[in-house]
Amino acid sequence: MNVEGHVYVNDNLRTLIYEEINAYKTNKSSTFLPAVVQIANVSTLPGIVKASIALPDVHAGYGFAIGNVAAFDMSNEKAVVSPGGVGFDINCGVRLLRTNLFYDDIKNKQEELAQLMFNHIPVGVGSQGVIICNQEYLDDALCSGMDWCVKEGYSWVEDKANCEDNGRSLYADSNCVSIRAKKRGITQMGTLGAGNHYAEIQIVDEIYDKKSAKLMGIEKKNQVCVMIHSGSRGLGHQIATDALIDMEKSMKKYKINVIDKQLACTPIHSKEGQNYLKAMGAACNFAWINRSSMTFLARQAFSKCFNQSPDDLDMHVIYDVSHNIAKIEDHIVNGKLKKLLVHRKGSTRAFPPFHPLIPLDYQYCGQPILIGGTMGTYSYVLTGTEKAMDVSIGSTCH
DNA sequence: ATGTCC
Repeated sequence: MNVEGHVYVNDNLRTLIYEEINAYKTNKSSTFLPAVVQIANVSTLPGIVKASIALPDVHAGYGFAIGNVAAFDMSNEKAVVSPGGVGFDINCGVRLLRTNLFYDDIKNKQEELAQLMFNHIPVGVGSQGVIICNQEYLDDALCSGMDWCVKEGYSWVEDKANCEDNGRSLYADSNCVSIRAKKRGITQMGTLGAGNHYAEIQIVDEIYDKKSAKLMGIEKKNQVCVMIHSGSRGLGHQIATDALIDMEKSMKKYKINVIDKQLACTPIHSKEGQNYLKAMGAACNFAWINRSSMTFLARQAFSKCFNQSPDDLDMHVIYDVSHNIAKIEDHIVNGKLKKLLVHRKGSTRAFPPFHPLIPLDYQYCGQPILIGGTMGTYSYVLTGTEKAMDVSIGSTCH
């Protein structure tokens, strides 16, 4: 190990991760190594600084554990970037919209509202979108992120201000995205996907910080919000797949040995590393466009249900934050300001998600301020695997 | 997570 592994868990979670290790000892045919072993393996990668960090949602994933945060020193020419540290669903993230409605306003219209959401937002594996997009449009979109959405009239200008990186990756270059990835993405703009992805109508259950809540337009309990959890669909998946194949080759070229084949990586400053970051940036832009497109569709659904404009319903974006991304950031490491490539895979992050003066170990912990410990109380859930009318009570965690 | 294998 080049650095320590830091694991943030409570007693219950610690029991779970020990159980995972014991289960692996009796059955080693599992696709993934136990999460704690993955945390340790990541600590052996070239150029890692400070620690391989596991946040409370830690569980086994491809190469890196989900919940793993790992930062690499940009001034170290051997420091690496690894697609496994970002994940297959590049820039998967959550977005919260507010409304000026309260539970009493929707309690007799819940089925109608859920059905309207379901009718507007395509869901499921292989689902295709209604947002008009051709090849030329797609290249522009992949380079421009939410600026493209504003230009096309899908986003409000102010949406960008409440979105991580203003909804636009500086690394994006559509020339680094394969034809195949573009082909998969071109029909999927404004689609939810499957698995743990959802578009959910939520009721504010408790306000923990009145001042912050007021700033975000949340005034009192029972206010109606919409949360959208989705990512870069087939486009991001293909970019990750392409990069893993490319890096398997580049590891021979740069003579990099890794402890686990799933930790395929390449020097950040290599041609292959730069190509991945540019393609990853394009996938990030696609995911922001995707969530923005579904914001557009959710606004339409609400507008139809209540016969008011989305503006009259005050349907602003409160925040949009990624949990599958690698970014170049300035951080203080052992008292010195350093430029780092930070891999974040999984983990709900605090809002605002990043501040250079907050130690690396702490700034990724915590839930969004408004939501507290759970992410939905009386919510209608729309996912690719659930029916439109399923009601989720309690926490919907990702 | 994913046209759940090109």
